[in-house]
Amino acid sequence: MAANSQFSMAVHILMMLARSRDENLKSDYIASSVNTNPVVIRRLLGQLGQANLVVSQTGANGGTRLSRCPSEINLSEVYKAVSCGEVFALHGKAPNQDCPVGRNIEAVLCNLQKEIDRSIGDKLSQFTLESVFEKVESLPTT
Amino acid sequence: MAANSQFSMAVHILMMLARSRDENLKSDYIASSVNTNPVVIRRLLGQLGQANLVVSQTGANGGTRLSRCPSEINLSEVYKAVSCGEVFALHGKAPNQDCPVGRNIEAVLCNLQKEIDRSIGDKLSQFTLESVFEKVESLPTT
DNA sequence: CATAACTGTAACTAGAATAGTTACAATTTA
DNA sequence: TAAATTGTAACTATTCTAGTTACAGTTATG
Repeated sequence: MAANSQFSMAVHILMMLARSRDENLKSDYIASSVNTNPVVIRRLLGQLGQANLVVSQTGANGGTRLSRCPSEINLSEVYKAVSCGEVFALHGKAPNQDCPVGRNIEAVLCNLQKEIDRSIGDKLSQFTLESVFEKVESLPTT
Repeated sequence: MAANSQFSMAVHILMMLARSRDENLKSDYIASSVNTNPVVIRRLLGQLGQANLVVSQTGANGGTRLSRCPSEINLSEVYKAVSCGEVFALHGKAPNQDCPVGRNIEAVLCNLQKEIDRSIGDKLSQFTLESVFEKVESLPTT
């Protein structure tokens, strides 16, 4: 399990919360839908909470709910919240600084990285939780 | 070193080849600029060759050169050639199929994945090797 | 034609990242 | 006070990447 599925799990979690409206959901309950351990869910909810997308309550009868209406949260916010790195990594070791290409390539790639990130953000911001929820609900439930 | 830097290394390699014009470059020489092992370079050249972006010659005085002019290769082709996976991974374990959300979320996420991939491809196709090379060359060489 | 210089590729290692797991302190309801 | 729940630290198993060694196959050239 080295591939990063945090964004997928985060969206799944948020769909569960969108469906439950104002009711608090427990991490155990969400975990049983995502099919993982409740701690994995609580870790993600922590990140989503720091991004002000959800609100959690500790203690008996606690749980988590959306901080806003599903139409007011978009996937770009979710993507940023779970911070799953960049599309591609820069060089692990620094290139040879004595080479004209090696000396400058990192700066160029870094700018490119930022441009692509912007593209992804733009695309993701077109989807609200509400619009994604509609797709999930409208699928032919086999 | 778990982050995937193949795209970065591939672009670095192609910049070296763009700079050398028609002359064959050895994997050893490229490796010394990228600051890695020649085998790592040859593996990447293999993928770039399969995508018809470069041509290699075995044997003494062999090496690799671009298969086309730098203005006729764009970064989208490079990205596809090194196939560095998707922006985000789908669920590792399949979600709970007894849950209305778990049952449908994967299909929705999969479509989303494809849309984002298209966005990245569109953005990357705006950059030719030539245009990237100009940026590398124009940077203030400290 | 023999040799040296290359590429191509298989096999292995080391290190890092993810998700999963256990355990437990802190908080809150009832 | 007891039970339920989150928050979080610590550890493990799995998987990925890059790096490395080794060597077979290919080709130019003296």
